[in-house]
Amino acid sequence: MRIGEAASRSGMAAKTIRFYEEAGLIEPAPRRESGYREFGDDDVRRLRFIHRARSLGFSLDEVGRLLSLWSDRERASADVKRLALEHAARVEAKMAELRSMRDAILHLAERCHGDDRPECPILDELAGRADPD
Amino acid sequence: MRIGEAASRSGMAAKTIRFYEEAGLIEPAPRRESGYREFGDDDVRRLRFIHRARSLGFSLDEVGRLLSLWSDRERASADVKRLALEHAARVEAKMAELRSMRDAILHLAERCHGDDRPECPILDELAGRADPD
DNA sequence: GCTTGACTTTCCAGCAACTGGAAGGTTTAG
DNA sequence: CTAAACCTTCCAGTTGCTGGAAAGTCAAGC
Repeated sequence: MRIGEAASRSGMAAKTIRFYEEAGLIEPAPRRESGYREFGDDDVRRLRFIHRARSLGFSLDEVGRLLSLWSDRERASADVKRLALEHAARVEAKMAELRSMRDAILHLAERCHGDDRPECPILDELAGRADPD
Repeated sequence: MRIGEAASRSGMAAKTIRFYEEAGLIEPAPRRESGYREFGDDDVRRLRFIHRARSLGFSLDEVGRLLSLWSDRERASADVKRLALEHAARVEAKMAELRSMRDAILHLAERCHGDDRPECPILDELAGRADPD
């Protein structure tokens, strides 16, 4: 099949597939005489794997390592699990960061009247006013 | 003062200040004869404002709008509040996305033995195995 | 046989928000 | 007077794509 079908079957854009090829995440697809890339079912399976891993937030680098592990029959599941747990920890850390941002913003917004007057604790706080809550 | 001091006083790197100038977020600083940028206390205040806004996750674009509002004595606090709440909502949405990623990853990892054997539900799932949990 | 349209190719640019490094000019302390 | 510590500009790289331009390919319809 051509790239368009591989794209729609795997759930990613044709451009993305080319990008992954260029990035070295997947092997360069063989070409027809016309220069068109030719994909098979195994390629689609790999692409779907990548798509799922990406949707879980794994970086391209990590996806590459997951692909290696996937095709390595000698792999230890511990290696996969470690990769997954490390990633989960990073996701968790990012969540905590966002949570504290959100809390700070909402705390500021709560105290802002939000009317047509200019007084605004949000700006005051950003401006560094020492504010005894 | 020169850029290094402005940087350390505002908490950002000198490179970042130059970048903000280039990006149009701040006015180009006046130059000495030597070509060195000259900063004053007001500049540092603005930089600190930017630094705090960035640490709350506002985009450079939003920071620009916050700076405008800050220097606009006619502003309505409602405009500031709306900006803040919209940003908080986006942060919240991102958090939800990360949460579902984390949950999915941990769910997979839980069922992986994580020993030296190759069997791994994480890879199986990424590979698209229909898994009746 | 020819056109039209849907596909494909490559290449280049750009997004966000910096960060690093090279090659050079300036100032200041000792 | 020199060496260190500044500063300058410019260019490249990061992450993960996405958009567009210009051109080639292919199948169907008339």
